[in-house]
Formats: sequence, structure tokens, C-alpha cells
Amino acid sequence: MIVYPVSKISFPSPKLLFLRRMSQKKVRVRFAPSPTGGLHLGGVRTVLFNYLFARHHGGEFVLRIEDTDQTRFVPGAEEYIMECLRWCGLEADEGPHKGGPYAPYRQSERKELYRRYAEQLVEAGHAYYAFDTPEELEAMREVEKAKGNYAPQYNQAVRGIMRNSLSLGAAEVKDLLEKGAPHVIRIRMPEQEEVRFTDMIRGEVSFQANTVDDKVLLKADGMPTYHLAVVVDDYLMKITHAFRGEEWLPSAPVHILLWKYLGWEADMPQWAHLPLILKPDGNGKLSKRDGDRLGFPVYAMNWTDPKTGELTKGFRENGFLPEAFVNMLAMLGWNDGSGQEIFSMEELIEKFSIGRVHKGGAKFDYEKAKWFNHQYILKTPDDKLAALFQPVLQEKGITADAAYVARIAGLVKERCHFVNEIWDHGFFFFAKPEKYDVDAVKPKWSAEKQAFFEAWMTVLEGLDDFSFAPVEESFKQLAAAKGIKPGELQLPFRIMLCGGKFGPPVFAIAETLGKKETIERMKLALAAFTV
RNA sequence: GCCGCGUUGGUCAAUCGGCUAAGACGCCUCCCUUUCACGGAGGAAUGACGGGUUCGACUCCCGUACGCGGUACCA
Repeated sequence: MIVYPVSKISFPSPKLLFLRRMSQKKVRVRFAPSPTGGLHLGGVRTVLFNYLFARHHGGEFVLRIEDTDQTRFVPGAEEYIMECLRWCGLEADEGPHKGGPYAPYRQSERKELYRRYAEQLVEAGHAYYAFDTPEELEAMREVEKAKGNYAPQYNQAVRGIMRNSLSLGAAEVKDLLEKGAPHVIRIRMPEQEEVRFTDMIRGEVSFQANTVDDKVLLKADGMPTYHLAVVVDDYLMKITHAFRGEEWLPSAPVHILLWKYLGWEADMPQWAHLPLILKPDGNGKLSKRDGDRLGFPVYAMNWTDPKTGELTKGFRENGFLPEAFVNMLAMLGWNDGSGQEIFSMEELIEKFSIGRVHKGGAKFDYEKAKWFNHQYILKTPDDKLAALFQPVLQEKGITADAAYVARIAGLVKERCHFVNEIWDHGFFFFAKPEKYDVDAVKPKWSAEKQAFFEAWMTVLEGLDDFSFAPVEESFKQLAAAKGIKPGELQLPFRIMLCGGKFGPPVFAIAETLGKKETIERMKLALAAFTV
């Protein structure tokens, strides 16, 4: 225990408390998804912040699968989540995939563990058995609603009239338990108590405990609910900092009380409730529906629902580089204050601080996401880009030399937002044009121009060095000799090689195509232009 | 309804009481380039509202409005 001079610091700042804690314990964080479907962009960001925080502090990052709801279990979802983390380069140090000192990491495999803590709470008077059937619960809600109660809760107002170990006699409870009557265990929220805590992002947050209902802790099937499971597992797994979405803020008092009632208050993690990622138009949480509607991915990778077969698009399959995806997510709610936007993973780890995370939600901007990807395409070496592009070529039945593809990638990458767009800006490197944009040539075409190209072909035939500069030089010289402005000839030349008004600088195209191919294309085009 | 959390340009956002309010995306104009981009130079565009506190408020406090989240034997 560190003692601070009270005269100096009467009110230890959250930052100070934080630093104090920091020096005491090894940082351990966790990402705890439930395997119910595709991994949302917001989920990946939560992983990222966990990961960055852990690495920044030399701590550990745990993956825990929260599969306590058997009815919502979706086969394949867990493997999918792990593949997402692998793709993003955000793999956990411990988890179901590689074990660890606190295994098992799937809550369904830890089922037996939770009951004793729930029972402990009952014994201490902080929780109670409830025997109400779903029908009885429903009836209570109907009655309450009829009284004008908008959203009826199982709380101090009604727990006295429901069937539970608070309202029933001890003998009856014992009897029910012995007969194996189905029951749940609920927390008994205090009548008069303010629960307050310091959120690492929001600062001081407080709630009146009686505004939260008596949450179920242990379900009738013996599984814990999220509320019990997070607390027990965070404790058992020695989690020091807990990051989660803002949607958890309202139930935070339940968790804090649980830490207290279980006698673990001193070990409670520091909480950080992350802001939400909002839809670009209007307001509200970004959902996969918005992606479908607006035409961009929301999940990290393609996800196919095993039940319906419905496919939801992912960033990976849409051509995003993982580094770009991660960088973009990091900037959604965090920045280092310098204005820098492009960060390598190493820089993110070095500079990340939870204190600089925004409080408010951020609308997702797909245009900005594309810009990030473009930046990373620019940074990616040509040979690597070519390797990423090969599958696209294969799909089209084209085989091409790796070095040739790399050269093309280098030539066109500055106009690509995605790897597959190398095709859109460089397809003509792989086949002669099938048709020409004659409308762009014909109106200004002339016998003089025709003569120029015929003469130039002969010059080109004789060139030993067919690279950019000599080709351009011979072009300019001949144009000058013929008294034609080079600019008027460049566009026709481009169309001869590419078929249209696109592509990188013309002489670079000629150089890449090579002498033989360039002249062949010129001949073909000249024939087409004069027809 | 109740509880909680938010609110700086169209979007992401800096600012931790001194602001003539950065920067980026997008948009517009120009230059470069007789394709498109990249690059360069400019431009339009912002503190929800009302009260305090203060020499001074985008920054602190209180209201209001608006938005979002929660209000399950889901997470």
C-alpha cells in the first residue's frame, strides 16, 4: 500500500490512482465476444484498443469466449472471430486457440464454476433464488404496464410479491430447492445506494442502485448470465482493465456491486466504456444493415450465416489491407493530438493512451476508410502488391510474370483505392485493346498524323534502348520535325496502346509493353483509325 | 416514461481558460499533366441553446433542447 501525504493530495486524481495501480500490477486485458455471428467493425476496434493498451504497458491480452447463451450459439462464429484477429494482426496471448494459465477460456466450459459464487451471494444476502416461471414474469409485466409502468422491472417494488426466497418462507424455499424446482438466482439491488466509479474515458460516473433491476445472475439452465460471468472471470483471470462498448454503461453498477459483494473490490479492474460507432447518415449504432443499404462492409471479413446462408460482406474481401483497416479504426475515436493520421502498429502501440479516447460516438465515413486504404497501397512495395493482385489475374485466367505484374502495380497504384483496382487501371497491359475510343481520335485525325505515326514506327524499330526517355525523345524530335504539337499526338498514341483515355504516363506504358508489342499495337490501331 | 452517456464545419477531429478556433476526408477553384491520378497553391464550411463563474469561456458550473444507449433467464 502506497501512502500519500494527505496534506498535499486530499483528492487523488483519477490519473494518479491509475498510475498507482499501473505500478502495482501487470496489465491484463480481455476481449470477450459472444460467438453469435460476424465480427462488427466496432468489435474490432474494441479488440484494437485492448491490444494497444496491453502492448503499450507490456501486459497481456486475453481472448475469452462468452458463450453462455446456448440458444444463440452459432457454429463457426468462434473460428471466424479468431481468423479476423489473425488477419488484423491482433492475436491474443491467451485464449481458446492456444490455452493459457487461466484456461478454459470458453465460459460454457467453465459452467460449474459460477454456481458457487452465486450461492455465496445468496448466503450473504446479496442475491436470492427466484422461482417465477416465464409466464408469471410476463403476467407481472402486464399488470405493471397496465398501471402505466413503461418498462416493468423485477426490482424492490415487486420482488416482495413474486415467488422467490425473499417472499417465500424458508421451509418452502428449501422444499422447492430439494424438489429441484427450476429457479434462477438474482442479485438483490440495494434500496438506497449510490454506485460511483471512475471510467477511464468518461471520468466520474454515478448511478442510483435502485434504478437498476434485480438482474438474473444464474439462469435456470445453470449457466451464468453475462453479469455474473464477466465479474467472476475478470477476477479469476486477473483482468486489470476492462474495455467494452458504451452500451454496457447502464449495467456497470451491477458489476461494481458484484465485485464488492464477492469481496474482490480491491481487485476490480479499471473500466473504460468506449464510444459507439454510428451510421454515416442519421443517427444510431452502425449495423450490418446500414452497410448493405449504403454499399460498404461492416464486418471485418465475409460472414455467411449458417442458418440462412445469407452473406454479409467484409472489409477483407472488399480489398482492404489489414494495416489500413486497423489504422482507420484506431483513428475512429482516438488520436495522438499531433494531427498525424497514418500510424504503423508499432507507432500505435507506442503512442496509444486511453485518456485520448473520445467520449462521443463517431459516424463511420467510408470515403475516409477508402482514403486510408489508398495510403497503404501507396506504401506497399510493388512486389507485394503484385502478389496480392495475382488472385485477381488467376480468376481471369491470366498468367503473368511476377516482375511484370509488380511493374504494372507500381505504375498504377497511385490511382487505386483497392488492390483489385490495379485491373481497372492496368488491364490493357495483359491484352491488346479490343476496341478503341475512336471518338476521342477521329475528329482531330489527319493524314499528317497518320504519316507521323508511320514514320515514328520506323524510328522506334531502330531504337536499341526502348525505355521511357529515349522513346519520349524520339517522339518529340519527330513531332518537331513534322511541325506537329506533341500534345496533339500523345492522346492518339495513348489510345493506340490502351484503347482509351486512361492509364499511367504513355511513355511508361510503351516502355513496359516493350518495343515489339508497342509497334504491333500501333499498327493495329492505325488500321482501325483510318477505316 | 425512467436512468445514464454524449453534443466543435457534411464527416473524423485539435484545443485541457487567452482563438485571428489546427489538421485530415469529402467538395470547389487554380497549377502540373492534352487520360486519370499523384503532387502543389487557394477556397467555402464549425463551438446546439439559455443562464452563470471569470479580466477573459469552445474549454468550468447549472438548466434546456437534441441525439444515442440501457431498461430480457441476450450479450
